Amino acid sequence: MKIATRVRSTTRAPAKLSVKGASAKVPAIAPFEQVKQHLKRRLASGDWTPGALMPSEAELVVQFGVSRMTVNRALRELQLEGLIDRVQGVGTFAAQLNRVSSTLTIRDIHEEILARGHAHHATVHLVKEEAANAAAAQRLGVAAGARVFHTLIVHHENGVPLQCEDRYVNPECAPDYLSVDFTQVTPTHYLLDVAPLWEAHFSVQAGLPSAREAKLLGLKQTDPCLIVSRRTTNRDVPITQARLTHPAGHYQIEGAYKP
Amino acid sequence: MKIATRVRSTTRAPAKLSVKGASAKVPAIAPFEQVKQHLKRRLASGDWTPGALMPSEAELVVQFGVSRMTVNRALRELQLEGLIDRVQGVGTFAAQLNRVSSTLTIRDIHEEILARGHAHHATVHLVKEEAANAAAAQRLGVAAGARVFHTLIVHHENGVPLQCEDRYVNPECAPDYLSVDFTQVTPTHYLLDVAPLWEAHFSVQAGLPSAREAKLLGLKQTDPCLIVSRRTTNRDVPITQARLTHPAGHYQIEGAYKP
DNA sequence: GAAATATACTTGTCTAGACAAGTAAACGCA
DNA sequence: TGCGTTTACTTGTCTAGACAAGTATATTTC
Repeated sequence: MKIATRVRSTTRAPAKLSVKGASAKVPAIAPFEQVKQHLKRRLASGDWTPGALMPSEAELVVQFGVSRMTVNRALRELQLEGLIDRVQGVGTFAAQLNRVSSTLTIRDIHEEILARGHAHHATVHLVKEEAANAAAAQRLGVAAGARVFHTLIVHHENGVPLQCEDRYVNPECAPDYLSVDFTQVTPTHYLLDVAPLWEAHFSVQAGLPSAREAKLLGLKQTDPCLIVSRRTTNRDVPITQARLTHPAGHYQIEGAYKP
Repeated sequence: MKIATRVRSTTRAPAKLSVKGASAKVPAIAPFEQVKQHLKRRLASGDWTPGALMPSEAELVVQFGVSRMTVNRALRELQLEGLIDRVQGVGTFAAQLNRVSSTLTIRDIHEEILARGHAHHATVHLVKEEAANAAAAQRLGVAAGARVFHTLIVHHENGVPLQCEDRYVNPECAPDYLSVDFTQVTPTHYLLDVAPLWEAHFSVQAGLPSAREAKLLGLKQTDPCLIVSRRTTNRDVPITQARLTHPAGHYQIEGAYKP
């Protein structure tokens, strides 16, 4: 019976609609969270300048009347967030906040446009198998001249060209790639279904579009673009490499850092 | 004696030179780390498709012969990394890996150039107090027409212009800002010392330089640039707002995602 | 005085058990 | 049939104690 119970759902994710704050119930934040928030507050108000020695676990145990494991969890999480440095045998120190780091999320363009409440449609301009040139072969980790898949798709937001997606795919990872209808499903979405994504490298730069990109995006070749290069791999096996070209002004990457 | 001992160093960070891997000593990775790595491996090889039900804590306790707290820590950290979803009362599920998220770190330009082994120098083109125009006032959260500090500095890497930094500063947070020698210390570095940074918002886009920026960077006004806008605040008090303009090809933002 | 040792602290980790709270299926009853 | 209740499972959290290992200071020994 136990096994049967746990087999019930093996494919779908759970609903995420659980409303946290109950109506008339006090939230009663957890002790480890109280310790965290207290230390965060004092860090934000500059009570400890960067590098300063902070209270030890034992001191916090006394101060808050909780067990050491509870204090330890609070400190460990603050360390993960980069707010403090800890050294075994020495102590806990306020971190140098000399780097502004932020979690940057690159989303599937289809979902991104829909999340803005806009309409997305894609036009397919190239779907073929071809011999990889030297540069593409190196980025995909295959021999020069090996057969690779190549697609060129333009994504529109409310009818306006937003992104030109020039993509090479390793046939080993997605043998049926060329038979997908890319007006219905984005390459990113399809590849995530087929190959478990594991690592991604990206670089963002400004530049000018190629002649073909300019034509597809309705730009002059002198109009600046934001160009994102992305390479994804799974355990050192390259899956795909893409050059995503966006007209300036129509696309920007945003982020925030908040501890 | 105890107090005296802990007072010994209140300003400097600890040395970070501790060499981890001892010579003839087996590393002996911690049990919670073993559980984490095992689950990561199986996730990477697709043993659980996104949304699939994963083993419960109790099952992992039996499988690894460790206590539940140890398993719990491993799962909690995987959840923080976004690799799994957990629902109280239901179970643990493989996460939808449909977003490639990466920690983007914005560093002080001085340190960034030095880290590349290159020489940095800055030329100062504007250091003044002025009445904020409407746009700047709004971004700095002060009344339109209020006095704000304004600097315009160009940063060079090995003598080549790399970044034009057009910055407004809230005088409340850094009253002595105008008297700093910005050929010696970057505004970012100075502001981090003066005001504890707490939140930062940024946006990255491609665009064309203004006439003045083009002149300072040695560009034509038609040359594309990568433009970073950054606003930092501490507990909703705006500290500074900067527009950082980089010539295309000389600057790019890079990142990687790896669980 | 210099080198080896003892000591007092620190963080890092694990354990065995406990209780709370959320979920879903099985059960019992009208 | 339909609606509560029970039961079995899940994750979330805390405790009190334990040992290991790293570091700095004080002490002893040569």
